[in-house]
Amino acid sequence: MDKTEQIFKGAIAVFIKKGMQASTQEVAKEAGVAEVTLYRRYSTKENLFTTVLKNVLEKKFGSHILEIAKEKDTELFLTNIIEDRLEVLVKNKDLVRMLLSESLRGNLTDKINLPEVIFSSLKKGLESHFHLKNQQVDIDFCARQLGGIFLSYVILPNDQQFDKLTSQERRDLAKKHAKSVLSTIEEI
Amino acid sequence: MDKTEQIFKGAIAVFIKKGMQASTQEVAKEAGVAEVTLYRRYSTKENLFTTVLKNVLEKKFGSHILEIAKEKDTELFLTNIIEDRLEVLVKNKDLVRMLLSESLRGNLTDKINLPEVIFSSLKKGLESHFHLKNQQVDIDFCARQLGGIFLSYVILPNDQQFDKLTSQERRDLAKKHAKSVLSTIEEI
DNA sequence: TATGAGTGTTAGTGGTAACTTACATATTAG
DNA sequence: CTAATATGTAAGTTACCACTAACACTCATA
Repeated sequence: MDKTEQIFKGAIAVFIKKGMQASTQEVAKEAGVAEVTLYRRYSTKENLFTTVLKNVLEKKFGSHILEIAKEKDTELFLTNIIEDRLEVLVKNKDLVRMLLSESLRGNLTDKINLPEVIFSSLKKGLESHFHLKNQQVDIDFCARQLGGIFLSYVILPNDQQFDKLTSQERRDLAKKHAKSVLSTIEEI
Repeated sequence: MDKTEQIFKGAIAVFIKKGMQASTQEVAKEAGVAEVTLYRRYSTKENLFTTVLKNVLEKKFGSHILEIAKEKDTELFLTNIIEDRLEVLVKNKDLVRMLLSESLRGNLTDKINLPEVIFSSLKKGLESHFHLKNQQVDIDFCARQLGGIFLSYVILPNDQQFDKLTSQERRDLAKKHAKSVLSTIEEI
């Protein structure tokens, strides 16, 4: 019965399907709320969009990367992070794709700009990990590699669905990717 | 003075900026042509869009990947392909980003769907290369890695501009990525 | 010269969408 | 019970846009 929750749920559902192109009418209908209520609360569609999305991002994509970064074994650390993020991203694939699409179009604030968010969070994690190990590494290159892996599973055609792998298979996959990333690091 | 060329150039310019959301009015203005001319020639905006984009894709992204695939040394082959495609993609970054955005929204035909096009073309190249070498490799995994690299340079924030690297630096970068991909292959 | 194809101009149609206004109703707090 | 606050309904405003119709103009070719 909480209107706010109703609105958020309806808005997310509609926005995932249509992005910012969705009309406030559709959102109102899906949320079971009068259109004018949306405007009274959020003033503009854009504000509704960013408000809702900021909220969702924190809930669904909040990461404990700095915890994971404490793992001393780099291969293990990479495997964990890949496994963790890949799962979240693929589980929310439609949402992620919508955010990427809007981001590429350039009408997203920094707070909900997924490439921005992912990349900077990865960099922080990597910095933390290698700082602890007192190891000098090209953080940008490394973060880019990881980001590329994630993007590839969200954007490229995907026949052998990641969703349908057993958790062991996922772990193996993550490990394989981790080794690939690792191979560009060890030379120090 | 060729109207067709005028229209194509104007349309591309506008579509790159705004995607399919661009209005036919804008296109007409940019092309220096009456709006109705667009409709007389292409019937619908969608048809104009796909016609123009199909044309551009062939011109700018046409690849000789099967030639490159003849290189026997896998590391060299990978380096060449990465260098080659990365250059094309980054040079046409705005176009690529627009196409990715539209593709993620799901309103693109197969012919101009960039992830589709890139992925299948990569797979063909890899298949050809490893077939020649009589080597069995997980093509999908490998193509995904390559695709991820490309996507990362187009989508992730990019401070140390790829554009501004010397050709030697680019080659080194491509080589580094190639080695990373290679490291997941050699185990056979 | 006449014909036809391609183009421009102008106006218009029908639809949609963001956002507003005015008023009525419901809900809640003091 | 009352007053403030949140909500719904319905109608409207303004702007944009895909697409069409009507008519006049240019120009090449037969």
